[in-house]
Amino acid sequence: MKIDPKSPADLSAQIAKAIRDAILSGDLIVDERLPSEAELADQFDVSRPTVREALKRLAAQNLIRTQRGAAGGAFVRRLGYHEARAQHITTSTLLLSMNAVDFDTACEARFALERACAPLSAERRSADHLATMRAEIHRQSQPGLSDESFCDSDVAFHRALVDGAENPVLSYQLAGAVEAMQPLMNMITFTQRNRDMIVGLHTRIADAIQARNAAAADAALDELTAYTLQLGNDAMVAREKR
Amino acid sequence: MKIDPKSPADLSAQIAKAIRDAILSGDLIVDERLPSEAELADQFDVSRPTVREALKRLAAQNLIRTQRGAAGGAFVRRLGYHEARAQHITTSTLLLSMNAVDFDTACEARFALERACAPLSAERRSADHLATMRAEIHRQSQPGLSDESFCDSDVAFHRALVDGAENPVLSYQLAGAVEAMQPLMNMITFTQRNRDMIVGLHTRIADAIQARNAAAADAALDELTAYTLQLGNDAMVAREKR
DNA sequence: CGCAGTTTAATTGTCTGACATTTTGTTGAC
DNA sequence: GTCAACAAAATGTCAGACAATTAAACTGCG
Repeated sequence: MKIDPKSPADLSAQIAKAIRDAILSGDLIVDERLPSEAELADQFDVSRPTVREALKRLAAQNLIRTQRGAAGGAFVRRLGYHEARAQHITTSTLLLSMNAVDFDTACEARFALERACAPLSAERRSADHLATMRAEIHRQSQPGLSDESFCDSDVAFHRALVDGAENPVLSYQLAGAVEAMQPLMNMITFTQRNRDMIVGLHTRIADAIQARNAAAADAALDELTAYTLQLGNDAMVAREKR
Repeated sequence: MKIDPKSPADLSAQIAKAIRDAILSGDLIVDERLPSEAELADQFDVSRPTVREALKRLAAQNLIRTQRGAAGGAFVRRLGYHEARAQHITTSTLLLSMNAVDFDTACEARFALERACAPLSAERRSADHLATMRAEIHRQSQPGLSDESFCDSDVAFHRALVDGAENPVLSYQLAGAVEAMQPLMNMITFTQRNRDMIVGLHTRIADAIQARNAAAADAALDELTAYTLQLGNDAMVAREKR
């Protein structure tokens, strides 16, 4: 762990970077204990509050966890799929909402990636994944469902489709594209006719996955892509008219 | 912005969460100025260092930026593609390295996603993207190139391929899959024969993209996937023998 | 009245020192 | 030998102060 020169300001950022680099480069192993705040303050020649701010930065990135008490301190944290996924979704959602990404771009990205999963999912899906897909289709068919709940179910359906590929890296990467779309999808008002159409396409996808027919799944996803794009554009037009 | 109960500990985390939620929910707009640290300390009924730790957490997530001086303070930050990309790559790299993801899984995910981009890239690629791809192929062909530089160039080539789809959301999502693979790829020793083979496949991909031939690009990527998987498995076997 | 230079005030960055809280380890009594 | 009380170590929090920086207000001169 190295020092920092008398560069102008933001000592805490420099210290955080030094420690982060040590973790990234493997100098610090998972579950390894960092020196105490007092020791770090001594090493970097700064005060304890400054060290603390640096540690909080790292804690915010899920790189360390802290524990109070005698044998306490800061420990390098194992970044699990769950936390990484949550972080990825948060970042993706913010990115989309803060940059006024148009519906077409986000939609295109989402379905392009999903179609990459479909063949793998058709090959490997378990009965569990299939059951989840069927259950969500059933939920989507229920009358009186709010638009928001319909979107929730839509996301759950597609998550099951992606998870069916049994590749955690793929699930992690896709989470950002699928879940971050939800706020955009929530701007759409789904008529009963829209819902019937989507449920029909979902059923075709589930059937194809069940039959391990990658080509059929791809075709249904292609239609769903086009239909979703159309719905999004209709919503945009209606929005501008208002 | 609401208060926090007398819950036991980690006031700074609670405050950070409160402010983060305010940003996520849209209560705080981009470039809006937060109250000063002293005011926040007053509102939340904590001391200024505690507020500062909370703000550092948010700064680490690129949610705010701080500025010194009279009209200074903390401002809600627009999350740009560049920062989001960097964050995503860091998280993905850590996720792979800390969870001992096997080469096959990561490789499968990467190429599945890349193949999703290829058709779009074939359709939309600019002369610039094509020139970058050709330049990287040329770099990869040079003798005496270190394995590390070869990998660098490989990543640059694939980045150009993905960027060719002209979809920033896609580029962002793919960055995690492509760049995070680099540490794994760096464990492979590339013989001259390996490199010739890869350069050949890259050339086929570039040719297909130039000709706007999606099917040919897909076929070449398919071969590259298989070849990369084989190289990775060979490296694993060699590693275990040692 | 207008503009340039200076002053001033607000705000973050950092330090010092202290106390509270929590957990662990040790020691002493039985 | 076992258990309980105490001491130690570490983080969490607070209070007050000073330094650094920057924008705005003010002042003086033309």
